[in-house]
Amino acid sequence: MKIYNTLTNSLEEFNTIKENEVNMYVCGPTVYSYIHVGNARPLIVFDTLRRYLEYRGYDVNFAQNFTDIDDKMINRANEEGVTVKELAAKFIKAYEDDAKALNVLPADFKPRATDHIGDIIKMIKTLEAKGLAYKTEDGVYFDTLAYEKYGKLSGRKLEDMKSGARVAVDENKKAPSDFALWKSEKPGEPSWGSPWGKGRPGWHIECSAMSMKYLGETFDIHGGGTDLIFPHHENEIAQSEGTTDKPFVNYWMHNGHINVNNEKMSKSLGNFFTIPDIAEKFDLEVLRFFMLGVHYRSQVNFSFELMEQSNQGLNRLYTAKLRWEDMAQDGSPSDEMKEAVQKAKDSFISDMDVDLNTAGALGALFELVRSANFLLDTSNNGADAKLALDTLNELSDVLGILYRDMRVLPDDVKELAQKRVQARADKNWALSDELRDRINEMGYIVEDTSDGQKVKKK
RNA sequence: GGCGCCAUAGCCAAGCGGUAAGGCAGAGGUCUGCAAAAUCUCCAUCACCAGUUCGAUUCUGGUUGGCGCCUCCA
Repeated sequence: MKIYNTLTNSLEEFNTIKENEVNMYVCGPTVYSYIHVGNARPLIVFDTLRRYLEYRGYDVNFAQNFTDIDDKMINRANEEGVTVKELAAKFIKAYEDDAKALNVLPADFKPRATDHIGDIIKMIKTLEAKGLAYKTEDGVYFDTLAYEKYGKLSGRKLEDMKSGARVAVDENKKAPSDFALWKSEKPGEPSWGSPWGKGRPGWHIECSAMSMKYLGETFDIHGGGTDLIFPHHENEIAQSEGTTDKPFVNYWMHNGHINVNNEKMSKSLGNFFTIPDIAEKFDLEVLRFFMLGVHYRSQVNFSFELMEQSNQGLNRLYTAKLRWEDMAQDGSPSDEMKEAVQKAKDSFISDMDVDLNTAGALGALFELVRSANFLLDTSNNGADAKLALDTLNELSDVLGILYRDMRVLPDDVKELAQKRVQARADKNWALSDELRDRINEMGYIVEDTSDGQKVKKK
C-alpha cells in the first residue's frame, strides 16, 4: 500500500510502526457552528481510509478532537447568549448527527481541548524548560527561531514569510512566525489556572497534546485539510518534536478543498452550504458518493447539478443490489461469475492501494455491476447473483456506501402499489399508469419485472 | 513577493512511457401493454509549442488558462 506523504511530497510505501496496527489522528471541528460541505470532506476521506485499513487487516486506532475553546467559540457563545460549554454541547451533537448520516464510523477517541488542559500545560512547561517557549504580557509563545527544523512540512522558510505582506505584526512576539501556546485571560473569557497565570490554550497545542496522549509520541498517520499544512500542522510538529525529540508523525495526509461554482467557499460570497442545507435536497449518502468520485487530494467543485449526476450513478448501484437480492440463492456459482468477481476485487484493491484511489475503486464497482448483470441476464443463476451481491456488499462497505434500506415503503405508497397490481391484472392500463405516476410523485419508482411489480425509493 | 497544485469527451472523473477505466447526459437495437430496469452498439488522440525516446496523455523546458496556501479556516 502506498500513501502520498506531504512531509516528503511523494508517494511512499506505507509501513506502520507496529505490525498490523495503525494509529491515526485527524483534526476535528471547532464546534461553534454547523459543519459545511468542506468540513465533510476530511470526514469522508479519512473514514474511508480507516475502513480500508481495517479491510486490509490493520487494527486501527482513530482519534479526532473537538476544539471547544477558542476565539470563535467565545464570540459565538456571546452572540447567542450561552456559555461556551453549552455552545460546544450543541454543536458536538450536531456534528455527530451529521457524521452518522454520512455513514462515518465513530472515532475511537474523541478528546476535547477543555478536558486536556493539564496535558497541555505540562507540554508547554517542557517547551519552556527547553528554551523553545517564552512568556510575554499576553501569554506564552513558541519560539520558532529557536527551533531549527521549523518549516519542514510546508517547505516554508522564515525569511520568505517575512517578505509576505500579510504576516500579522505583534509587538510582543520575537518573530512574526511565533505562535501562542497559552493565551492570558481576558475579561469575560473562560480560563484555567497555569504557571503563567490564568488563561487558555492556544489553538495548535491541543492537537499535539491530545494526539500524543492517545496515540503515542510517534504515530502513523495525521490528516486534515490542505489549509492546515501551514501553520497548524507545521506548528504541531514544532511543538511535539520540540517536546519529545522524536519524530511526531510518519505520514501526513491532506485532502483538497471544495469549491462552489469554482470559487472558494466563503461567507462573504454567500456560496456556503451546511450539511443540513444539503440534506434538505439529497440524502447525505449522495454527498459521500460524490466525494468518493474524486481523488481526495484534488480540489472539487460542488454543485447541486453534480449531486444530481452522482445520485443517478448511485441509483445504478442500488438497482443492481436490489435486483441481486431478489435473485440470490445458495449454491455453487459459475466460473464466469467467479472470474468477474475476482477481477472487480483485484482492481478495487489495486486502486485503493495506491493513495486511496476511490474514484478508480468506484469504477471497479460499476464494472462488477455490468459484468454480473450481463451474466445474470442469460443465466438467471441464483448462486451467481449471491456471489455478485456478497462482493458488492463487501466492497461498498469499505467505501461506506449502499447502506440505506431502499425497500421500506410508507403505507400510502404500499396501498397504491397494491391497487396497481390489481389494475394490471385487469389490464386497466390507464389506471395502472395513473397509479404509477402518483407513486412517482411520492418519490418512489415502480418497475414491472418478470417476477412482478417492484417499488423502490428514487 | 514566497510556496504549491491543476488543465483528459456536453458534464463529472481514473490512468501517468506502449496508442485512453468508470459514471451522468445523448443516439440507435433487444426486452416491455406502455414504461422502467437490464443488455448490446455508437460517442475523446488527453490546453498549446518545443525537446527526450523506437514510442508521450504520461518525462523535460516553455506558453496560455484556472486554482490554492502564506490571516481564522477542512
